[in-house]
Amino acid sequence: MIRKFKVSQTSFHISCTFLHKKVSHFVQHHPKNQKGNEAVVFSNKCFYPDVYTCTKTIQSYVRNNRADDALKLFDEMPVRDVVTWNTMIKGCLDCGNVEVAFKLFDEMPERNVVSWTTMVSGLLMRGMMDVAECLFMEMPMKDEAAWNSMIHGYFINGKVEEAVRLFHKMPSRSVISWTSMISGLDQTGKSDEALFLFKHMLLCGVRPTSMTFSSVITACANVKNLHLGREIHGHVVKLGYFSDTYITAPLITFYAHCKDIDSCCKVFNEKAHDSVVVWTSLLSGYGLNCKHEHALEVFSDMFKANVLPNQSSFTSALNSCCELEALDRGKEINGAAVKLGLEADVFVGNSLIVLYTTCGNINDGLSVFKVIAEKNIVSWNSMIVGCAQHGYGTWALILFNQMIRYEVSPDDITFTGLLSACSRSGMLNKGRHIFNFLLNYKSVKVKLEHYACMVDILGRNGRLNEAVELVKNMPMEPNTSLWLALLSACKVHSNLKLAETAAEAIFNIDPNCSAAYTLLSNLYAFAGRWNDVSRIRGVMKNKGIMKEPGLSWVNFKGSRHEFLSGDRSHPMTTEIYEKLEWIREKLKGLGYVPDQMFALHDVEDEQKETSLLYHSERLAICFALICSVEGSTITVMKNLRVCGDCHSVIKLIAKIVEREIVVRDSSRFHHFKDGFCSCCDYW
DNA sequence: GTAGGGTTAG
Repeated sequence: MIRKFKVSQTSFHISCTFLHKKVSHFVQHHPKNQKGNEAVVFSNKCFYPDVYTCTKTIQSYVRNNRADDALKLFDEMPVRDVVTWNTMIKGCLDCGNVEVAFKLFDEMPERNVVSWTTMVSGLLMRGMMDVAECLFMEMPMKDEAAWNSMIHGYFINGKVEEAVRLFHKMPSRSVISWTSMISGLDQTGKSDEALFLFKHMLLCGVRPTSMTFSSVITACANVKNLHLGREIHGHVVKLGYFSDTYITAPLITFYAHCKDIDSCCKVFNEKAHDSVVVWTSLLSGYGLNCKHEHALEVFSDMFKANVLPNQSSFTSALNSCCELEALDRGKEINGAAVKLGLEADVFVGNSLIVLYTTCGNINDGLSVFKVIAEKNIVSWNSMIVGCAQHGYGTWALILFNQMIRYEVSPDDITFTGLLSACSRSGMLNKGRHIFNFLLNYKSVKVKLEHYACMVDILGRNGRLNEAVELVKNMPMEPNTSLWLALLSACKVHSNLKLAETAAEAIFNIDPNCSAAYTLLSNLYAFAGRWNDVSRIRGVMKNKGIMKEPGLSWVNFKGSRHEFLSGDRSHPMTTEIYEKLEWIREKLKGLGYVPDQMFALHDVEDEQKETSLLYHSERLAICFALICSVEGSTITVMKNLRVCGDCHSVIKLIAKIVEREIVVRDSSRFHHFKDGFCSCCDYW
């Protein structure tokens, strides 16, 4: 009887009768190796197949994450050669068992250049630069592969200069050395230099391989070099590399970066693809070009083509949902991720946090955050920024304390999130504490936006003099955003003198800053200085500076329903205005009197809307009340900040209809419930 | 026949 056991690419015909006679415990397991073939485990102490077969089995074990079985077989083998030792060392390094790899490397009777290179590469992959460098220095002989390993390792550890130095120092260079350099430079943000080196390589007469072209096309994408990219495209077609997924995917990405979506489709449609990477290239290509509906169509088509999306596909699709504010579709995709076992994936999770928090659903964002198995800095930052957007300052600080306990190092984005959380929650002392912590935290460089946040915190809390002192003493030049934070604070605390100084500083940087003109005009209006109001409006008119019209919208059943102030264009206008009238009566019953200041004096932040009653957000809320399920939370988006009167009215509406109303304005989220708003009237 | 070096989407 002949049974056929396939090991790696080779087929073995083993006589089972023969083996059964000599081996007491024969086949225990049949681990699948990468090729899907079967390997056989021999653990008998009397007989072992030849060294070659055992070595292949060790390799299969390692590829199936069964390092312990690999080590057991290795220990039991009566005879090993240098290849067996090297295979076992590589297996230990791949599984992260550096200690055992070192032990084997020390114990092995005879080392060759492969043993040394295996150790060096493995250590470099694990970021152990110093040890790898020492071993590389100690190598008794170095061939080209050894030099190439070290160059690649320097790049993956961000040591660009060292990689370049070694490349020039190495005795001879092959196309692999050149390709390592090109991809390494590209991946460390030096795509221009990568392309320069590619041209130099051609001048040196080195023939590129498909791998070289793959990296070169990616570099062309990163620098948006349409001319060179097209030229390379022509070459790869002539050379027959076109069906190579390592060529197709970067080509699609290249055309997407160059905003040539037609060419993306053309490349994609050349043949049927079963590569998830190629599909994801197209999906993200549409996203890059703001064609998010198309992106989501590609995501659906993947399933129809029996190509299962992976974490990258989900990340791109969820990003498109976020851009479309398509919460319902995002939830469906979340469900698909759960079905595919990607629920705890950090990349998918991070995208979901951003989606949920951006669409007003902070609690779902937090649920996703909790499920992520290995949270990274992006997870923590996304959650902290999400809390900041919703004004959940205390939560943001709790998360910060947790991340410190988990020994995750905060970065500049963490501190921007924390400071804006303090600002939006009115937490003056906590904000000061965080800012001082940042000033003394050596690992993060303090940026302009951190100062802008601190100016905002101080300004909102009426500490205008302190804010001015901070601006005077900061180590960099303030920008318009920072001055606008101060100007806004001047408006809240009616400090016209300082406002004029801030506005002047803004106009020196940006003479057409619409927001500054509007804020200043509103300040003059509050002070009753109508001549100055007219003067500012005159300047704006002469300069052709337009105020952005107030626009609110509701996403309902996959469509976006937009409303301008006093809008009557929506098909449900009659019902909306009836609802509005119903609310007006109810408000009257509660004794509500409109604050005419908001209507008469153009005091709304950026925009005067003709009548308080018909402000865009009120129309959007009425539409949402009519269309949504009774009792459910409704979410409304607005491009400008909610005006003070609308803010008071929405609090009452939430109480009247006994529902939570979430409003995302240009500043933050407001959660209205039971007559209160989560911003505590501080926004 | 087995071991070490370069490539794609996010």
